[in-house]
Amino acid sequence: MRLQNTLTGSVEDLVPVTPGRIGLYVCGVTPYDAAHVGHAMSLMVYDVLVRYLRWRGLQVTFVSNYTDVDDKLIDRAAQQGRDPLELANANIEQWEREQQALGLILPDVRPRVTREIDNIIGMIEEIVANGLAYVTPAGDVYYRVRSKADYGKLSHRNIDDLRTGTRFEPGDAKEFALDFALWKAQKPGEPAWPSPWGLGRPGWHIECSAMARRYLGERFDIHGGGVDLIFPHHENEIAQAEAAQHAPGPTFANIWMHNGMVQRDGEKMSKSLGNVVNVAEALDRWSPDAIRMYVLSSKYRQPNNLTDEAMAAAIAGIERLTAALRPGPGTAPTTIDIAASRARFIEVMEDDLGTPQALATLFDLARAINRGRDAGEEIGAAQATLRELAGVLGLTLVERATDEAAARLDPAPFAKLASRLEVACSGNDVASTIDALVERRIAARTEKYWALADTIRQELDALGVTLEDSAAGTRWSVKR
RNA sequence: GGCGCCGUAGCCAAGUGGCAAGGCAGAGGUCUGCAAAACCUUCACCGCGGGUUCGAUUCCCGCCGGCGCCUCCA
Repeated sequence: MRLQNTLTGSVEDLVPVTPGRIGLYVCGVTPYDAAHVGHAMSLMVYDVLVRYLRWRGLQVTFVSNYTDVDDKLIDRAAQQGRDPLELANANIEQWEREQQALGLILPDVRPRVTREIDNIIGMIEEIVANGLAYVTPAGDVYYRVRSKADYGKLSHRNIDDLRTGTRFEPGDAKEFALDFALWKAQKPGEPAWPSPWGLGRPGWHIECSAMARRYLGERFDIHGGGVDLIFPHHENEIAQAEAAQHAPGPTFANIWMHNGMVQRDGEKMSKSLGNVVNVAEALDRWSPDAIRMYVLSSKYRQPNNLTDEAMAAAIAGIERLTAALRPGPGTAPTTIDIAASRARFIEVMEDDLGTPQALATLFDLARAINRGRDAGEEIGAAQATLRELAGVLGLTLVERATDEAAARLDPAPFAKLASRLEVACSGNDVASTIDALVERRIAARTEKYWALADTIRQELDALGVTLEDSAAGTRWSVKR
């Protein structure tokens, strides 16, 4: 497989450090608030990567952290009069429930800063011992950015090009404005842990370096995250990891993978802009498959503009793929080239996770299946392949449960319709009411009483229920 | 100001130095008692201006427009 490496700027072969195994580290969230669609998209990209690699037979260790001690978290907790760690726990629990609802694979290891303090302190000590960090009288520890000439190699910038004068406030204790905290001395009221430098807590970037090294080793395969993390977060992670390095040679992640941002109305979705869509809201409006279809329909590195139109297209696309899995009675030998679909799917996925093209192969296969069904061919094997490949992308392609969808409709108009047509109504059970109406219509059709049959169809359609007649009977579904 | 990304049909979105995937929407047709679904057909010369080339949407330069990072951020 080839992946674009931010570090080198080129697409490179993924050559496992340990044959047959892949270590993947992805920066997780700072749980000071509910997760939003951007977080979901990010994790979904790596979820697909993991699914694909495992499908190809590699043993993947997927690590993603929670930064559960941080300035923002402390501020937010203070505003709400809560304990910061309790706030973090609550948000993590919610986010993990949402990850499962979204069909995301939970990372194998989900370390938290607050449970890794010793590990982090150990790494800071190594950096200090190597002379690449310094301790201030107040008990802060700073990484000395100027101590390594190649600082900036990931984000491809020079220290001197950064707008340090206008944007950074050089602290009194810092030697240089860009130096960043490895350890922050405790301020009143803040959570703190004992360390060789006194009470305090880890700085923002060190946790990822320490946890990645602990769970994946000093050198591992892939480090992922949003493009907004390239600088300074990932740049600093590299600096720290190399500053604490034991063995000579290349260190830390071989490939740096970065996903684009989800945008809303053409702008980055972020809390400061007030344009976020929370995961909870998204799940309320759209199915996990539709959200995934939307995310995977563009290249992972590109920004993805979340619009109602885009989601409508994603929903329709999912329905198309799902419908292709409906059984066909045919028995004639099929001409569908399953092997070609599979090969094409692998080819595009191997090429830097080409999910848009992978989806195209799924749609092509779906068309072939539908054509085969119409031609009376045996399509079971092709459908199994479609299901399998969709599964590699994390798509479930399950028919929406009609009862569940119906339960979200207002029962009143259905009861009214049933009463008008003198059909027994089951009170608030919309699904049963629809079933009864459909039964009445089937009877009407049998009698060739088309006027009533059409009335029932049209009235239900107006209420958001679509009927489909076929040899197998009448199926109904709730429009989205 | 520095670094980087993007500009492809009504919308979303891939892609390649040699007649531009896929999805949604639209149009016509087949099927259907009528529909729906499905199938068939149809729908772009790739922001603008130069250059390189036998040939550029694809490479180079400039311009215009949009976005991201440089501060917390998936």
